[in-house]
Amino acid sequence: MSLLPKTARGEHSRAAIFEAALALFQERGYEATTMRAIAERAGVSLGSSYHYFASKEHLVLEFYRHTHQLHLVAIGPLLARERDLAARLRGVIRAVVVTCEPFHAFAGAIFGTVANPVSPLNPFGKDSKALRDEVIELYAEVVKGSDARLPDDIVTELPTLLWLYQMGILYFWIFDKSPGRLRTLEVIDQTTELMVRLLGLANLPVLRGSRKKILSLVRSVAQGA
Amino acid sequence: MSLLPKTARGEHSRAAIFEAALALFQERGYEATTMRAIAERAGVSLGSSYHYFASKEHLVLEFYRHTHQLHLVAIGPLLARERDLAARLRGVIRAVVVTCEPFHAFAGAIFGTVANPVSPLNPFGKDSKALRDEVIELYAEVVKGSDARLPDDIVTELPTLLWLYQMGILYFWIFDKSPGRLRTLEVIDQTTELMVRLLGLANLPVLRGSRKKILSLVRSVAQGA
DNA sequence: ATTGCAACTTGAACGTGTTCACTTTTACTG
DNA sequence: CAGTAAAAGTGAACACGTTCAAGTTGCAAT
Repeated sequence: MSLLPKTARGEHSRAAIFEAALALFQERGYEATTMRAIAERAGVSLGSSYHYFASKEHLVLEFYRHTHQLHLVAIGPLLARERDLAARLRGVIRAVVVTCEPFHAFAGAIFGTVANPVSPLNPFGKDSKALRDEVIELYAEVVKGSDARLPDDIVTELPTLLWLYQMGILYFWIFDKSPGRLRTLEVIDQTTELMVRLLGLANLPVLRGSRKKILSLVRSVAQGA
Repeated sequence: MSLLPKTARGEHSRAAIFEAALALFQERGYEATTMRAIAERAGVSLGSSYHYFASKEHLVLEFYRHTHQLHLVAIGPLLARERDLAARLRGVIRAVVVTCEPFHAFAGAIFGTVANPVSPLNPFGKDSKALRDEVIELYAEVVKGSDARLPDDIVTELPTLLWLYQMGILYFWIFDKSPGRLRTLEVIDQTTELMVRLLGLANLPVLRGSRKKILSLVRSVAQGA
Protein backbone atom coordinates (compact mmCIF):
# COMPACT_ATOMS: atom_id res chain seq x y z
CA MET A 1 0.00 0.00 0.00
CA SER A 2 1.54 3.26 -1.10
CA LEU A 3 0.38 6.26 0.87
CA LEU A 4 0.62 9.98 0.42
CA PRO A 5 2.42 11.70 3.29
CA LYS A 6 0.23 13.61 5.73
CA THR A 7 2.90 15.39 7.65
CA ALA A 8 5.94 17.47 6.80
CA ARG A 9 8.14 14.69 8.05
CA GLY A 10 6.38 12.25 5.76
CA GLU A 11 6.79 14.52 2.75
CA HIS A 12 10.47 14.83 3.46
CA SER A 13 10.87 11.06 3.68
CA ARG A 14 8.94 10.44 0.50
CA ALA A 15 10.97 13.01 -1.40
CA ALA A 16 14.24 11.64 -0.04
CA ILE A 17 13.31 8.13 -1.12
CA PHE A 18 12.44 9.23 -4.64
CA GLU A 19 15.56 11.34 -5.00
CA ALA A 20 17.75 8.51 -3.77
CA ALA A 21 16.10 6.14 -6.21
CA LEU A 22 16.56 8.51 -9.14
CA ALA A 23 20.21 9.09 -8.31
CA LEU A 24 20.94 5.40 -7.90
CA PHE A 25 19.09 4.46 -11.08
CA GLN A 26 21.34 6.85 -12.96
CA GLU A 27 24.50 5.68 -11.23
CA ARG A 28 23.98 1.93 -11.35
CA GLY A 29 20.97 1.26 -13.54
CA TYR A 30 17.54 0.05 -12.56
CA GLU A 31 18.19 -3.58 -11.72
CA ALA A 32 21.47 -3.06 -9.95
CA THR A 33 19.75 -0.62 -7.63
CA THR A 34 18.36 -2.43 -4.61
CA MET A 35 15.56 -1.23 -2.41
CA ARG A 36 17.98 -1.53 0.48
CA ALA A 37 20.43 0.82 -1.19
CA ILE A 38 17.67 3.31 -1.90
CA ALA A 39 16.51 3.23 1.71
CA GLU A 40 20.04 3.61 2.99
CA ARG A 41 20.84 6.62 0.82
CA ALA A 42 17.50 8.19 1.70
CA GLY A 43 18.29 7.70 5.37
CA VAL A 44 15.20 5.63 6.08
CA SER A 45 14.59 2.00 6.78
CA LEU A 46 13.72 -0.57 4.15
CA GLY A 47 10.18 -0.78 5.43
CA SER A 48 9.65 2.96 5.13
CA SER A 49 10.23 2.85 1.39
CA TYR A 50 7.28 0.53 1.07
CA HIS A 51 5.21 2.90 3.16
CA TYR A 52 5.33 5.47 0.36
CA PHE A 53 5.86 3.35 -2.74
CA ALA A 54 4.00 0.11 -3.13
CA SER A 55 6.85 -1.44 -5.07
CA LYS A 56 10.07 -0.72 -6.88
CA GLU A 57 8.01 -0.31 -10.02
CA HIS A 58 5.95 2.42 -8.44
CA LEU A 59 9.12 4.41 -8.03
CA VAL A 60 9.33 4.30 -11.79
CA LEU A 61 5.79 5.62 -12.10
CA GLU A 62 6.87 8.56 -9.99
CA PHE A 63 9.81 8.96 -12.34
CA TYR A 64 7.40 9.28 -15.23
CA ARG A 65 5.45 11.97 -13.48
CA HIS A 66 8.73 13.72 -12.88
CA THR A 67 9.86 13.68 -16.51
CA HIS A 68 6.40 14.67 -17.67
CA GLN A 69 6.65 17.82 -15.57
CA LEU A 70 10.09 18.55 -17.03
CA HIS A 71 8.64 18.04 -20.48
CA LEU A 72 5.75 20.42 -19.86
CA VAL A 73 8.10 23.13 -18.71
CA ALA A 74 10.36 22.59 -21.71
CA ILE A 75 7.62 22.97 -24.33
CA GLY A 76 5.73 25.88 -22.77
CA PRO A 77 7.31 28.62 -24.88
CA LEU A 78 7.06 26.63 -28.10
CA LEU A 79 3.34 25.97 -27.71
CA ALA A 80 2.73 29.61 -26.92
CA ARG A 81 4.60 30.86 -29.96
CA GLU A 82 4.40 28.36 -32.80
CA ARG A 83 1.18 27.77 -34.78
CA ASP A 84 2.35 25.40 -37.52
CA LEU A 85 1.26 21.86 -36.70
CA ALA A 86 4.36 20.14 -38.06
CA ALA A 87 6.63 22.47 -36.11
CA ARG A 88 4.61 22.04 -32.91
CA LEU A 89 4.68 18.28 -33.22
CA ARG A 90 8.35 18.13 -34.04
CA GLY A 91 9.22 20.43 -31.17
CA VAL A 92 7.13 18.57 -28.62
CA ILE A 93 8.42 15.14 -29.54
CA ARG A 94 11.98 16.34 -29.76
CA ALA A 95 11.56 17.78 -26.28
CA VAL A 96 10.49 14.36 -25.02
CA VAL A 97 13.73 12.68 -25.95
CA VAL A 98 15.83 15.68 -24.94
CA THR A 99 14.16 15.72 -21.54
CA CYS A 100 14.69 12.00 -21.08
CA GLU A 101 18.28 12.02 -22.32
CA PRO A 102 19.87 12.08 -18.82
CA PHE A 103 18.00 8.85 -18.06
CA HIS A 104 18.77 7.06 -21.30
CA ALA A 105 21.07 4.54 -19.67
CA PHE A 106 18.41 3.00 -17.49
CA ALA A 107 15.36 3.77 -19.59
CA GLY A 108 15.63 0.43 -21.34
CA ALA A 109 15.29 -1.55 -18.16
CA ILE A 110 12.17 0.38 -17.35
CA PHE A 111 10.40 0.06 -20.65
CA GLY A 112 9.89 -3.66 -20.23
CA THR A 113 8.02 -3.10 -17.03
CA VAL A 114 5.93 -0.47 -18.67
CA ALA A 115 4.96 -2.59 -21.64
CA ASN A 116 4.10 -5.50 -19.38
CA PRO A 117 0.31 -5.83 -19.44
CA VAL A 118 0.41 -7.30 -15.96
CA SER A 119 2.43 -4.49 -14.43
CA PRO A 120 0.76 -1.68 -12.53
CA LEU A 121 2.82 0.65 -14.69
CA ASN A 122 1.44 -0.55 -17.99
CA PRO A 123 0.17 2.56 -19.79
CA PHE A 124 -3.26 1.06 -20.40
CA GLY A 125 -3.74 0.17 -16.75
CA LYS A 126 -5.45 1.79 -13.81
CA ASP A 127 -2.51 3.24 -11.88
CA SER A 128 -1.21 5.17 -14.86
CA LYS A 129 -4.56 6.43 -16.15
CA ALA A 130 -4.19 9.86 -14.63
CA LEU A 131 -0.80 10.45 -16.20
CA ARG A 132 -1.89 8.94 -19.51
CA ASP A 133 -4.87 11.29 -19.70
CA GLU A 134 -2.59 14.21 -18.98
CA VAL A 135 -0.27 13.32 -21.83
CA ILE A 136 -3.13 12.77 -24.26
CA GLU A 137 -4.56 16.11 -23.22
CA LEU A 138 -1.21 17.67 -24.02
CA TYR A 139 -1.39 16.36 -27.58
CA ALA A 140 -4.94 17.63 -27.90
CA GLU A 141 -3.50 21.01 -27.04
CA VAL A 142 -0.75 20.57 -29.64
CA VAL A 143 -3.38 19.95 -32.31
CA LYS A 144 -5.97 22.50 -31.22
CA GLY A 145 -3.45 25.28 -30.80
CA SER A 146 -2.22 24.88 -34.37
CA ASP A 147 -3.58 26.61 -37.45
CA ALA A 148 -4.16 23.29 -39.22
CA ARG A 149 -7.68 22.67 -40.46
CA LEU A 150 -8.52 19.08 -39.76
CA PRO A 151 -11.80 17.19 -39.99
CA ASP A 152 -13.52 16.76 -36.63
CA ASP A 153 -13.32 12.99 -36.66
CA ILE A 154 -9.55 13.20 -37.00
CA VAL A 155 -9.19 15.84 -34.32
CA THR A 156 -11.00 13.54 -31.93
CA GLU A 157 -8.73 10.55 -32.39
CA LEU A 158 -5.43 12.23 -33.18
CA PRO A 159 -4.29 12.94 -29.59
CA THR A 160 -4.46 9.27 -28.65
CA LEU A 161 -2.58 8.35 -31.80
CA LEU A 162 0.08 10.92 -31.04
CA TRP A 163 0.45 9.51 -27.55
CA LEU A 164 1.05 6.09 -29.06
CA TYR A 165 3.43 7.64 -31.55
CA GLN A 166 5.40 9.21 -28.72
CA MET A 167 5.77 5.83 -27.06
CA GLY A 168 6.97 4.37 -30.32
CA ILE A 169 9.59 7.09 -30.64
CA LEU A 170 10.74 6.45 -27.07
CA TYR A 171 11.09 2.76 -27.83
CA PHE A 172 13.27 3.59 -30.82
CA TRP A 173 15.25 6.09 -28.74
CA ILE A 174 16.04 3.41 -26.18
CA PHE A 175 17.79 1.33 -28.81
CA ASP A 176 19.48 4.30 -30.42
CA LYS A 177 23.24 4.20 -29.87
CA SER A 178 24.11 6.96 -32.33
CA PRO A 179 26.11 9.92 -30.99
CA GLY A 180 23.87 12.59 -29.56
CA ARG A 181 20.93 10.33 -30.35
CA LEU A 182 20.93 11.89 -33.79
CA ARG A 183 19.15 9.03 -35.46
CA THR A 184 16.16 9.45 -33.21
CA LEU A 185 15.98 13.16 -33.95
CA GLU A 186 16.10 12.40 -37.67
CA VAL A 187 13.33 9.87 -37.38
CA ILE A 188 11.25 12.37 -35.45
CA ASP A 189 11.70 15.01 -38.13
CA GLN A 190 10.80 12.60 -40.91
CA THR A 191 7.81 11.04 -39.20
CA THR A 192 6.25 14.28 -38.04
CA GLU A 193 6.57 15.78 -41.50
CA LEU A 194 5.12 12.63 -43.02
CA MET A 195 2.20 12.56 -40.63
CA VAL A 196 1.23 16.13 -41.31
CA ARG A 197 1.54 15.48 -45.03
CA LEU A 198 -0.77 12.46 -44.80
CA LEU A 199 -3.22 14.42 -42.71
CA GLY A 200 -3.35 16.96 -45.51
CA LEU A 201 -4.17 14.20 -47.98
CA ALA A 202 -6.91 12.75 -45.79
CA ASN A 203 -9.62 14.57 -47.71
CA LEU A 204 -8.69 13.21 -51.11
CA PRO A 205 -11.56 11.22 -52.61
CA VAL A 206 -9.54 8.04 -53.06
CA LEU A 207 -8.54 8.12 -49.43
CA ARG A 208 -11.78 9.17 -47.81
CA GLY A 209 -13.06 5.60 -47.64
CA SER A 210 -9.88 4.38 -46.02
CA ARG A 211 -9.91 7.30 -43.63
CA LYS A 212 -13.35 6.39 -42.32
CA LYS A 213 -12.26 2.83 -41.87
CA ILE A 214 -9.06 3.76 -40.16
CA LEU A 215 -10.79 6.08 -37.72
CA SER A 216 -13.45 3.54 -36.93
CA LEU A 217 -10.68 1.07 -36.30
CA VAL A 218 -8.80 3.46 -34.08
CA ARG A 219 -11.91 4.14 -32.03
CA SER A 220 -12.56 0.44 -31.63
CA VAL A 221 -9.00 -0.28 -30.58
CA ALA A 222 -8.73 2.68 -28.22
CA GLN A 223 -11.95 1.72 -26.53
CA GLY A 224 -10.75 -1.85 -26.02
CA ALA A 225 -7.80 -0.64 -24.02
CA MET B 1 24.73 -21.23 -19.41
CA SER B 2 21.99 -23.08 -21.26
CA LEU B 3 23.19 -26.15 -23.06
CA LEU B 4 21.75 -28.47 -25.64
CA PRO B 5 21.59 -32.05 -24.44
CA LYS B 6 24.17 -34.44 -25.85
CA THR B 7 22.75 -37.69 -24.59
CA ALA B 8 19.35 -39.36 -24.62
CA ARG B 9 19.12 -38.82 -20.90
CA GLY B 10 19.77 -35.13 -21.34
CA GLU B 11 17.15 -34.79 -24.03
CA HIS B 12 14.63 -36.44 -21.79
CA SER B 13 15.43 -34.07 -18.95
CA ARG B 14 15.26 -31.01 -21.12
CA ALA B 15 11.92 -32.02 -22.59
CA ALA B 16 10.52 -32.86 -19.15
CA ILE B 17 11.55 -29.44 -17.83
CA PHE B 18 9.93 -27.61 -20.70
CA GLU B 19 6.74 -29.66 -20.52
CA ALA B 20 6.49 -29.10 -16.79
CA ALA B 21 7.01 -25.39 -17.26
CA LEU B 22 4.37 -25.16 -19.97
CA ALA B 23 1.83 -27.06 -17.89
CA LEU B 24 2.47 -25.00 -14.79
CA PHE B 25 2.36 -21.72 -16.70
CA GLN B 26 -1.10 -22.67 -17.91
CA GLU B 27 -2.28 -23.86 -14.51
CA ARG B 28 -0.95 -21.06 -12.33
CA GLY B 29 0.32 -18.34 -14.63
CA TYR B 30 3.89 -17.27 -15.30
CA GLU B 31 4.81 -15.54 -12.08
CA ALA B 32 3.10 -17.95 -9.74
CA THR B 33 5.13 -20.74 -11.28
CA THR B 34 8.41 -21.18 -9.44
CA MET B 35 11.52 -22.75 -10.83
CA ARG B 36 11.38 -25.12 -7.88
CA ALA B 37 7.90 -26.26 -8.86
CA ILE B 38 9.00 -26.77 -12.45
CA ALA B 39 11.97 -28.85 -11.37
CA GLU B 40 9.85 -30.89 -9.02
CA ARG B 41 7.19 -31.70 -11.62
CA ALA B 42 9.88 -32.52 -14.18
CA GLY B 43 11.48 -34.87 -11.67
CA VAL B 44 14.83 -33.12 -11.71
CA SER B 45 16.68 -30.92 -9.29
CA LEU B 46 16.54 -27.17 -9.28
CA GLY B 47 20.06 -26.94 -10.58
CA SER B 48 19.32 -29.16 -13.55
CA SER B 49 16.76 -26.73 -14.87
CA TYR B 50 19.48 -24.16 -15.12
CA HIS B 51 21.67 -26.60 -16.95
CA TYR B 52 19.29 -26.54 -19.93
CA PHE B 53 17.68 -23.12 -19.62
CA ALA B 54 19.77 -20.14 -18.66
CA SER B 55 16.85 -18.52 -16.89
CA LYS B 56 13.13 -18.63 -16.37
CA GLU B 57 12.83 -16.25 -19.29
CA HIS B 58 14.62 -18.65 -21.57
CA LEU B 59 11.86 -21.13 -20.92
CA VAL B 60 9.59 -18.54 -22.49
CA LEU B 61 11.82 -18.33 -25.53
CA GLU B 62 11.40 -22.06 -25.93
CA PHE B 63 7.67 -21.52 -25.62
CA TYR B 64 7.83 -19.12 -28.57
CA ARG B 65 9.61 -21.66 -30.67
CA HIS B 66 6.94 -24.14 -29.72
CA THR B 67 4.01 -21.94 -30.73
CA HIS B 68 5.79 -20.92 -33.92
CA GLN B 69 5.95 -24.57 -34.90
CA LEU B 70 2.26 -24.99 -34.15
CA HIS B 71 1.56 -21.92 -36.25
CA LEU B 72 3.53 -23.21 -39.21
CA VAL B 73 1.63 -26.47 -39.17
CA ALA B 74 -1.68 -24.66 -38.91
CA ILE B 75 -1.14 -22.43 -41.95
CA GLY B 76 0.46 -24.97 -44.27
CA PRO B 77 -2.71 -25.83 -46.22
CA LEU B 78 -3.80 -22.21 -46.51
CA LEU B 79 -0.52 -21.06 -48.00
CA ALA B 80 -0.56 -23.93 -50.45
CA ARG B 81 -4.09 -23.23 -51.64
CA GLU B 82 -4.86 -19.52 -51.39
CA ARG B 83 -3.33 -16.93 -53.74
CA ASP B 84 -5.18 -13.77 -52.74
CA LEU B 85 -2.91 -11.59 -50.57
CA ALA B 86 -5.65 -10.31 -48.27
CA ALA B 87 -6.92 -13.83 -47.66
CA ARG B 88 -3.42 -15.17 -47.02
CA LEU B 89 -2.65 -12.40 -44.59
CA ARG B 90 -5.95 -12.70 -42.77
CA GLY B 91 -5.60 -16.44 -42.49
CA VAL B 92 -2.02 -16.36 -41.25
CA ILE B 93 -2.63 -13.72 -38.62
CA ARG B 94 -5.86 -15.32 -37.50
CA ALA B 95 -3.93 -18.56 -37.10
CA VAL B 96 -1.48 -16.80 -34.81
CA VAL B 97 -4.08 -15.86 -32.25
CA VAL B 98 -5.94 -19.15 -32.61
CA THR B 99 -2.71 -21.05 -32.01
CA CYS B 100 -1.89 -18.96 -28.98
CA GLU B 101 -5.38 -19.07 -27.53
CA PRO B 102 -4.65 -21.87 -25.03
CA PHE B 103 -1.94 -19.71 -23.56
CA HIS B 104 -3.87 -16.46 -23.41
CA ALA B 105 -4.09 -16.44 -19.63
CA PHE B 106 -0.36 -16.15 -19.10
CA ALA B 107 0.62 -14.48 -22.35
CA GLY B 108 0.30 -11.07 -20.75
CA ALA B 109 2.90 -11.77 -18.12
CA ILE B 110 5.28 -12.84 -20.84
CA PHE B 111 4.87 -9.90 -23.16
CA GLY B 112 6.48 -7.51 -20.73
CA THR B 113 9.61 -9.60 -20.69
CA VAL B 114 9.62 -9.70 -24.45
CA ALA B 115 9.24 -5.96 -24.89
CA ASN B 116 11.97 -5.29 -22.36
CA PRO B 117 14.99 -4.04 -24.31
CA VAL B 118 17.27 -5.44 -21.64
CA SER B 119 15.82 -8.92 -21.70
CA PRO B 120 17.46 -11.70 -23.68
CA LEU B 121 13.99 -12.37 -25.08
CA ASN B 122 13.51 -8.95 -26.59
CA PRO B 123 12.67 -9.52 -30.27
CA PHE B 124 15.39 -7.19 -31.48
CA GLY B 125 18.06 -8.93 -29.46
CA LYS B 126 20.62 -11.61 -30.15
CA ASP B 127 19.04 -14.65 -28.54
CA SER B 128 15.83 -14.31 -30.50
CA LYS B 129 17.39 -13.44 -33.86
CA ALA B 130 17.04 -16.93 -35.27
CA LEU B 131 13.35 -17.13 -34.46
CA ARG B 132 12.73 -13.58 -35.62
CA ASP B 133 14.31 -14.29 -38.99
CA GLU B 134 12.18 -17.38 -39.33
CA VAL B 135 8.99 -15.43 -38.74
CA ILE B 136 9.99 -12.65 -41.14
CA GLU B 137 10.82 -15.28 -43.73
CA LEU B 138 7.33 -16.68 -43.24
CA TYR B 139 5.80 -13.32 -44.11
CA ALA B 140 8.05 -13.04 -47.14
CA GLU B 141 6.50 -16.33 -48.22
CA VAL B 142 3.00 -14.98 -47.57
CA VAL B 143 3.70 -12.05 -49.89
CA LYS B 144 5.66 -13.87 -52.58
CA GLY B 145 3.19 -16.71 -52.81
CA SER B 146 0.32 -14.34 -53.51
CA ASP B 147 -0.83 -13.06 -56.90
CA ALA B 148 -0.50 -9.44 -55.82
CA ARG B 149 1.69 -7.23 -57.99
CA LEU B 150 3.69 -5.02 -55.69
CA PRO B 151 6.62 -2.71 -56.37
CA ASP B 152 9.97 -4.23 -55.52
CA ASP B 153 10.81 -1.68 -52.86
CA ILE B 154 7.64 -2.59 -51.00
CA VAL B 155 8.17 -6.32 -51.34
CA THR B 156 11.55 -5.88 -49.71
CA GLU B 157 10.32 -4.12 -46.59
CA LEU B 158 6.85 -5.63 -46.22
CA PRO B 159 7.83 -8.84 -44.39
CA THR B 160 9.46 -6.93 -41.57
CA LEU B 161 6.45 -4.64 -41.33
CA LEU B 162 4.13 -7.62 -41.20
CA TRP B 163 6.20 -9.12 -38.42
CA LEU B 164 5.79 -5.90 -36.46
CA TYR B 165 2.10 -5.90 -37.31
CA GLN B 166 1.76 -9.42 -35.94
CA MET B 167 3.30 -8.31 -32.66
CA GLY B 168 0.90 -5.41 -32.51
CA ILE B 169 -2.04 -7.75 -32.99
CA LEU B 170 -0.74 -10.02 -30.25
CA TYR B 171 -0.47 -7.07 -27.91
CA PHE B 172 -4.08 -6.19 -28.61
CA TRP B 173 -5.10 -9.83 -28.21
CA ILE B 174 -3.56 -9.95 -24.75
CA PHE B 175 -5.86 -7.20 -23.56
CA ASP B 176 -8.89 -8.59 -25.36
CA LYS B 177 -11.48 -9.88 -22.90
CA SER B 178 -14.27 -10.34 -25.42
CA PRO B 179 -15.87 -13.82 -25.65
CA GLY B 180 -14.02 -16.02 -28.10
CA ARG B 181 -11.56 -13.15 -28.59
CA LEU B 182 -13.94 -11.90 -31.27
CA ARG B 183 -12.74 -8.33 -31.12
CA THR B 184 -9.24 -9.36 -32.04
CA LEU B 185 -10.50 -11.35 -35.00
CA GLU B 186 -12.51 -8.35 -36.16
CA VAL B 187 -9.51 -6.07 -35.89
CA ILE B 188 -7.47 -8.56 -37.86
CA ASP B 189 -10.04 -8.66 -40.64
CA GLN B 190 -10.27 -4.89 -40.83
CA THR B 191 -6.56 -4.19 -40.67
CA THR B 192 -5.55 -6.81 -43.21
CA GLU B 193 -8.17 -5.55 -45.66
CA LEU B 194 -7.07 -1.99 -45.05
CA MET B 195 -3.42 -2.78 -45.55
CA VAL B 196 -4.00 -4.53 -48.84
CA ARG B 197 -6.17 -1.62 -49.96
CA LEU B 198 -3.45 0.89 -49.10
CA LEU B 199 -0.87 -1.24 -50.87
CA GLY B 200 -3.07 -1.03 -53.96
CA LEU B 201 -3.07 2.74 -53.71
CA ALA B 202 0.69 2.97 -53.26
CA ASN B 203 1.24 3.74 -56.94
CA LEU B 204 -1.08 6.72 -57.07
CA PRO B 205 0.83 9.86 -58.06
CA VAL B 206 -0.17 11.80 -54.93
CA LEU B 207 1.10 9.04 -52.73
CA ARG B 208 4.25 8.08 -54.52
CA GLY B 209 6.28 10.75 -52.77
CA SER B 210 5.06 9.64 -49.38
CA ARG B 211 5.68 6.03 -50.25
CA LYS B 212 9.32 6.70 -51.01
CA LYS B 213 9.70 8.54 -47.77
CA ILE B 214 7.92 5.88 -45.79
CA LEU B 215 10.05 3.11 -47.21
CA SER B 216 13.23 5.03 -46.64
CA LEU B 217 12.10 5.57 -43.08
CA VAL B 218 11.27 1.92 -42.60
CA ARG B 219 14.67 0.89 -43.88
CA SER B 220 16.38 3.32 -41.56
CA VAL B 221 14.40 2.15 -38.55
CA ALA B 222 14.74 -1.55 -39.30
CA GLN B 223 18.49 -1.17 -39.69
CA GLY B 224 18.75 0.61 -36.37
CA ALA B 225 17.28 -2.35 -34.55
C1' DA C 1 38.47 -54.49 -16.16
C1' DT C 2 40.33 -49.90 -15.43
C1' DT C 3 40.81 -45.34 -16.31
C1' DG C 4 39.52 -40.75 -17.74
C1' DC C 5 36.52 -37.45 -19.03
C1' DA C 6 32.55 -35.12 -20.45
C1' DA C 7 27.80 -34.97 -19.59
C1' DC C 8 24.72 -34.63 -16.19
C1' DT C 9 22.91 -33.81 -11.50
C1' DT C 10 22.57 -31.94 -6.98
C1' DG C 11 20.99 -28.78 -3.09
C1' DA C 12 22.89 -25.46 0.01
C1' DA C 13 23.72 -20.64 -0.13
C1' DC C 14 23.29 -15.82 -1.82
C1' DG C 15 20.98 -11.49 -2.74
C1' DT C 16 16.72 -9.83 -4.08
C1' DG C 17 11.77 -7.59 -3.58
C1' DT C 18 8.26 -7.73 -0.44
C1' DT C 19 5.48 -8.41 3.95
C1' DC C 20 4.14 -7.66 8.56
C1' DA C 21 3.82 -7.43 13.52
C1' DC C 22 5.64 -4.22 16.13
C1' DT C 23 7.60 0.33 18.08
C1' DT C 24 8.23 5.27 18.00
C1' DT C 25 6.86 9.87 16.80
C1' DT C 26 3.60 13.39 15.83
C1' DA C 27 -0.40 16.17 16.24
C1' DC C 28 -4.52 17.07 18.17
C1' DT C 29 -8.23 16.93 21.99
C1' DG C 30 -10.25 17.62 26.57
C1' DC D 1 -0.34 18.77 30.48
C1' DA D 2 -2.03 13.88 29.76
C1' DG D 3 -4.07 10.90 26.68
C1' DT D 4 -4.62 8.90 22.38
C1' DA D 5 -5.12 7.70 17.74
C1' DA D 6 -3.13 8.30 13.41
C1' DA D 7 1.12 8.58 10.96
C1' DA D 8 5.66 7.25 10.40
C1' DG D 9 9.23 4.11 11.00
C1' DT D 10 11.57 -0.46 11.84
C1' DG D 11 14.10 -4.82 10.67
C1' DA D 12 13.59 -9.73 10.92
C1' DA D 13 11.56 -13.14 8.06
C1' DC D 14 9.79 -15.13 3.72
C1' DA D 15 9.84 -16.95 -1.01
C1' DC D 16 11.85 -16.32 -5.05
C1' DG D 17 15.46 -16.62 -9.15
C1' DT D 18 19.99 -17.68 -9.61
C1' DT D 19 24.86 -19.49 -8.75
C1' DC D 20 28.30 -22.76 -7.83
C1' DA D 21 31.39 -26.16 -6.04
C1' DA D 22 30.93 -30.64 -5.55
C1' DG D 23 29.01 -35.14 -6.65
C1' DT D 24 27.32 -39.03 -9.90
C1' DT D 25 26.66 -41.39 -14.24
C1' DG D 26 27.78 -43.51 -18.56
C1' DC D 27 30.79 -44.54 -22.14
C1' DA D 28 34.99 -44.70 -25.09
C1' DA D 29 39.80 -45.71 -25.07
C1' DT D 30 43.41 -48.30 -23.31
